[in-house]
Amino acid sequence: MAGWVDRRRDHGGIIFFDLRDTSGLVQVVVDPEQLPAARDLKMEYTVSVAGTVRVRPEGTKNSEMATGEVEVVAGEVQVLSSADALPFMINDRIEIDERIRLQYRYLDLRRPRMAANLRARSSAVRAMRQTLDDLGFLEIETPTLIRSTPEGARDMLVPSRLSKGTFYALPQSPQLFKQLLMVGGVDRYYQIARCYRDEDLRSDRQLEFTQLDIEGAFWGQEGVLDTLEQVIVSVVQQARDVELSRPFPRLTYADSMARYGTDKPDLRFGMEIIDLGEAVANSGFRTFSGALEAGGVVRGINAGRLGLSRSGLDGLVARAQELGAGGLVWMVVEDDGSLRSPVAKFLSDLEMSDIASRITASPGDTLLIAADQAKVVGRVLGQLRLDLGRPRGHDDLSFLWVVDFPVFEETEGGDLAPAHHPFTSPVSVSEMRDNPREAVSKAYDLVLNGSELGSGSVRIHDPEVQKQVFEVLGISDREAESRFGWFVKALRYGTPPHAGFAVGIDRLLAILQGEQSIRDVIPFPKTQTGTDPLTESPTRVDDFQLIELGIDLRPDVRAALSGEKDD
RNA sequence: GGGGGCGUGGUGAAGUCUGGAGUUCACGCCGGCCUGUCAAGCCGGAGGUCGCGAGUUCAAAUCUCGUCGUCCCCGCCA
Repeated sequence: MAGWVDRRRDHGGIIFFDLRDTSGLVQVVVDPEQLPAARDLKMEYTVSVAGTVRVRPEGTKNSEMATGEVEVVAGEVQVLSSADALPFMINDRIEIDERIRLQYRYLDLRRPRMAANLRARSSAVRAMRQTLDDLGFLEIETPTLIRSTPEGARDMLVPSRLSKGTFYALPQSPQLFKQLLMVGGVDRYYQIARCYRDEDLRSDRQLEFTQLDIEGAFWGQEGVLDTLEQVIVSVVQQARDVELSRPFPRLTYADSMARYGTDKPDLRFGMEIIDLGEAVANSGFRTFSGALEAGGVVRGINAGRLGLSRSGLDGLVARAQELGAGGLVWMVVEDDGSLRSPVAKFLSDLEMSDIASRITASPGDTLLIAADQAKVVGRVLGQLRLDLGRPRGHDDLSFLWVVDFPVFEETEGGDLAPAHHPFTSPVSVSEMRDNPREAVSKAYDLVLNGSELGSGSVRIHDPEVQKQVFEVLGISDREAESRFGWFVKALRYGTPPHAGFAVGIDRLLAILQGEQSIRDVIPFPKTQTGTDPLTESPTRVDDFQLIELGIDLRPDVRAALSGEKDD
């Protein structure tokens, strides 16, 4: 056997050490009289051991250890390589500063938790490939040096040496290429695709990330969702040994926003948002009636038995205000069913009992009610719902589809902005044109435990429709021609109706592995400032490299850099 | 672009609020003892520019300002 020395227990006359390899640990027993070199073994030396496996003597078995029934009596131990004193210990017992972990990622990856994440990721991807291969999909690669199409996220740019002054972009997704594959007669495509978006990082966002990208021709939403469900079921079977039931639940976007205040609801718990408008429509309490008259809503959640003190309740009000609400009304249900609240005196008995019955209040429950524009109320109650009800880890898995996304989203300023990419098929072009705020597109998201795992849509396959969509999205003919002319042209040569999806593999694995950050399921991630402490990228490059590319740094950038130490 | 948390021997923490000698704990490291441990145990030892720079003060890990790094979040992510 060969592996790493995990821990050593030297008793003088007898030495034990745990030998670790990718499959786990086993205890090795050494008689130092026979093998004096064993006295010099230290943590993380790599060694090979020849010896006899035997059942441990009675009374020395270790039930905590998978291999605790047996041990290896070493006949020979050979040191394959030694190891310096470690910057941190290879175990899961303490949380080491993440910068140090990344700086010594090769050691961090030896920790059982990280090693398990790597293995889980590998088997998840294998399950994806297996399922899609069985369904007749082709795995096809698309280029990573592509044309920049300044839409959506910021592109990562790569300067061209052969055409100085011009740039490739790294793909934000294989979107247009997979659609070209459909035109090209590939009717079932998938790819484990690396994607790049030059935006600020978060615990669930990296500059580069990996998607399971799929697309199919002569099918629509139902075909896509059915296929994706089979893939997810298979991955979860692998990762959790759990058989998910199908089909996954579905919510429309409108329902999701109304009931959960978000387009990615966490359905592991209830605490739904309930509309109370009818209960307080004619209320003398101006906060409620005024909001309704202004076209807003009055909605609430039953947060259950919080048992909060007055200051705890005030904390919720402060939290609501921080989220943009003017205020928050709390009510606590007394044993006799009456409501205790600072605003009780403004509400009639009928109004209060109506509220209590609509929100199905029981004694001890805390009710939280907000009155404002629907968007604000949704955001505030949706977030309070998560604050108060969200389970800690990810022991349960709650997948769902959110369907019927709108074509446009309203920005904070009240403007309309496209909710998806401009190749998404609207349900009706005329509806999109005439009633843009209500128009629905054939777009859908996959949500797991309150996280958006991915999205997809039925694509536009008619070049005329595509033209009209550009127009409605405010992209002029000339602009559309120069940016996407090459693509729209392709649609003119007999394009099959097609639809697809992309699943964020990093996010899926993070949740399946119970990790807070996707960095823990990515072997070599970047820090929040986009740097890699191990290789110290990104770095400056030699001037001649820039010259070769026809690039000069801006004077202000150069000045800022010369203030730093040269590399 | 903005808000917040953190930064103390190699690692993890306590000390910071309320200034008074680099003080403490666990792991690791070095040396010694030890034949059934498994986070082995016991004895001894080394190891720190309290991220960095200014300021306040008789005195700063501790207070103030700036700065760097990192994490979380808002913006951003079609």
